[in-house]
Amino acid sequence: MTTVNIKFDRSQKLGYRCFMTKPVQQRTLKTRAKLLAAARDVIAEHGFGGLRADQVVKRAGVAKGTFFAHFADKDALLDEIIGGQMGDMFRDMQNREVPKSVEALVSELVPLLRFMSCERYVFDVILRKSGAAACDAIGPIAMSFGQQLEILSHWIERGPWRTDADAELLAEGIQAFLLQVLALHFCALHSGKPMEERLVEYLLVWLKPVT
Amino acid sequence: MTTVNIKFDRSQKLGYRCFMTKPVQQRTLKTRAKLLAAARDVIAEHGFGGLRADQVVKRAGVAKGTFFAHFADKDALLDEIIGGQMGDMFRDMQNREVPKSVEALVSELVPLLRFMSCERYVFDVILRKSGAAACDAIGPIAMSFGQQLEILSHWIERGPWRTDADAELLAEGIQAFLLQVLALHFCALHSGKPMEERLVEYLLVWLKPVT
DNA sequence: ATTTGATATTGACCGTGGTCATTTTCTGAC
DNA sequence: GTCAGAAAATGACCACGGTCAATATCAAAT
Repeated sequence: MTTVNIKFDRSQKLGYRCFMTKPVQQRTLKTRAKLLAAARDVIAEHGFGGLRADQVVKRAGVAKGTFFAHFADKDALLDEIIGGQMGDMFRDMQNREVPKSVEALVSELVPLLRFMSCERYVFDVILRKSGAAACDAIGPIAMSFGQQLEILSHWIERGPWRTDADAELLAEGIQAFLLQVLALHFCALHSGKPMEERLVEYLLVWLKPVT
Repeated sequence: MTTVNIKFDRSQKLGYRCFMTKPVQQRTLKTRAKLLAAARDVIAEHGFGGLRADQVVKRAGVAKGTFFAHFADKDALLDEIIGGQMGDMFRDMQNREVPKSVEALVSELVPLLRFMSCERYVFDVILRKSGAAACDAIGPIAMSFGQQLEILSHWIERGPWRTDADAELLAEGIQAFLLQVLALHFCALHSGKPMEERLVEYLLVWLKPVT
């Protein structure tokens, strides 16, 4: 007789709360908020890579166990925070007008590139969670990548690009090149050329209209 | 007054041993071999993700500290083992004849795809180390990616592909799509379509000759 | 054979992420 | 108010990766 551990991540329960309103004590919301705030403080001081669960709970004034009752693990907390920021960026992108050249497209992506490369550790977390995610439940980062895909597809559909491939496929390609460029950025060998420049090179070839 | 910790990873010293032959005791080589053998055993039993440093040293009959005198950290050991296997595969690839179609190209890459997706954890390590690597010193996995790049460039140069872009750039693109396909493979959302099929789709568009 | 300085090994120890049985707090029914 | 059951919070505890001062071993010089 074996027992199976099923983890209930409260954040998930909250996210997918259905209309049959089960009791969510506002105590829970408060604690959660305290944890997130504390985490943001710690990150501001020590960077994402310097985040320690101990520090967070101390700052939030709760016990260690409480942290892990709210977030499945440290990654889940970071997913929330990083995914949140990326989500904001994509929301901004939606309000921009459709870029008509590769250079314009890339310059729209610059803030994102900056953020994703602000720390090696951040990039690692994103890689782990973005599509490549363990995705037992789809997290904020993966969600935001979905958003991004939609935006890019939308842009592709009404731009001067090649038409011999689905917009969605082309959009997926852009994401692939984005990650590639970031990876090379962190690589000792290739760190000469700036990311934007390299991304432009890839996309010129990828999106070039077939004449 | 601050002190700086400089780590001497013996593997590195051995790898880059210059002609001024400094003393390498064969004791060292033996211990290193024992550790690698033990690690391979443990992996065979528990998988890459189930590898525990304690198990390895116990099996190798050495102390914990010895492990970390030979490998900077657990990742470095995995880098060695995984990178070794990938290097073998690339050596095989070099002896194949140049593929003339996307389907042929992809089918050459199938063993690699299989290996890289054998465990989520393996893929994570590869991502962390491949170009995206912290690369203070370039490790076996990163090296093997360099190898792969050369092979792909070589193939591209003498295949029926588009000629409006450098072979190397196209090769880099193939690597990007390879990782993308693997990432999607591990994603809950997209795990329907097999990797090879999706890779073919990407590469048809990426390599298509511009007419 | 002995000394000496470099190299390799050891294992007690630490930091940190994560667990879980227990306790506290909440809420709704009476 | 109070009681019962559920939800939330607690903190001692564990697992595991990694460190480092101390020790043992080696090899070259005398």
